Amino acid sequence: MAETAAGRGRDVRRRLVAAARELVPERGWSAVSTRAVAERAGVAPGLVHYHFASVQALLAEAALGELREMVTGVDAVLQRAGSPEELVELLAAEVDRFDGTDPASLLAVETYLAATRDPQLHAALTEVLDDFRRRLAARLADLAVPDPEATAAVLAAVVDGVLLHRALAPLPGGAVTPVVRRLVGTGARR
Amino acid sequence: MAETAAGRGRDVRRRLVAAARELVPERGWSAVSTRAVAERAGVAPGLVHYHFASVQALLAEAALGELREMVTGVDAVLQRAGSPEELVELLAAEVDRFDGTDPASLLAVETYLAATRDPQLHAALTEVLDDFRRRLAARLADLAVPDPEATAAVLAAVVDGVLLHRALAPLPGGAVTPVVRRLVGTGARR
DNA sequence: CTATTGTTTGGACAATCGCCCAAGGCGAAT
DNA sequence: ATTCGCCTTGGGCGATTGTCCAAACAATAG
Repeated sequence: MAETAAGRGRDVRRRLVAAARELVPERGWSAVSTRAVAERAGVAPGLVHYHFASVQALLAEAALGELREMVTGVDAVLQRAGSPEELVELLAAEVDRFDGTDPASLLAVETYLAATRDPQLHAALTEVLDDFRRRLAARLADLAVPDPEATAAVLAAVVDGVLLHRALAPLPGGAVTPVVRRLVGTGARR
Repeated sequence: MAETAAGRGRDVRRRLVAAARELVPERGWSAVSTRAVAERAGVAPGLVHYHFASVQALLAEAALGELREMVTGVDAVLQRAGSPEELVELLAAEVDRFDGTDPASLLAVETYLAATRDPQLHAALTEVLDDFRRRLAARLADLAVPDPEATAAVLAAVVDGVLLHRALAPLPGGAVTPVVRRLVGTGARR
């Protein structure tokens, strides 16, 4: 094991990021403290400000990293769609992996809110969302869905909206898919 | 007027609620402090815990009150719809009154998140959302939209999702309405 | 005028916060 | 063997937190 000092340092840094990803959903962005992250990561409190400029910087790095991973993950799955209907199916299946109260969903929403109070985070998060919209629009265009950009933007909003609402009251079982399928319907009447 | 002690007490209570409604969007739910609310309301710090059992209780009362008002307000507007298309038009116009970074939108999302950490708040907020879904489903049923309950649930999710995303990146101008209109299309192919 | 009731004040309390830093540990290079 | 550089420790700093409370206050009732 490369027991070099720099190597151990990288490991501690990773553990701090992982701890932050757990604690933001649990306690809320602004309630995550230096000492709590350190304890969760199993390291001394002082290490947080050695590896990161501030708690805010740690949370931002942790959250943006996870969200970027989610975007590329979902996009990879959607590549398999051969028709608009199948795309909705695949997207619904992805969304079904979360119930709105899971750490990933909560982390996303917490980051949205934190971004309204932090211009730097806002800019970075906007880029992630734009990336997701672009990828989704590309899939829709491949499948000849009309108005791919606008449909992608609304579809992305539906994903987060559904997660947000499902955390409060479960959506009628399997109700989302058929409704959303109308949204990408190629034969939409105007 | 009516300079009775109880009257002044009610007034202070109202001012505290109003202050809380301003501060939650500004600072985030868990970052609203006893002293900050008191200062914004122009009263002494001790008054918060005289009129409310805890800061949490004050925030919950303030948030739930505003959200309930929003639901009845939107529902009243939607009563005027004479067709599914017009309903989407009216709903879009309502949503356009907010841009996702306004106090009302942020208060809603903040409350969603706070509810995941407070069972009492969760139950109360679930009731508000259920009420909104029921009212919306009733409007849809009036207008002969197929599958009113499921469509209402998705439509409600779209509203919050659009607000959430618009706070980050503006949705292509007027892009939402035509896409969502497909969602309530009466002639949807299955 | 006195008693009662409800409201208000401003500070005390212990706990926690973000951030900082002097001091020590330890492998790598010389 | 000594120096160097990075990582780590644990506690100190002033500021802020939620909650509580003894005392002052005002207005009504007897």
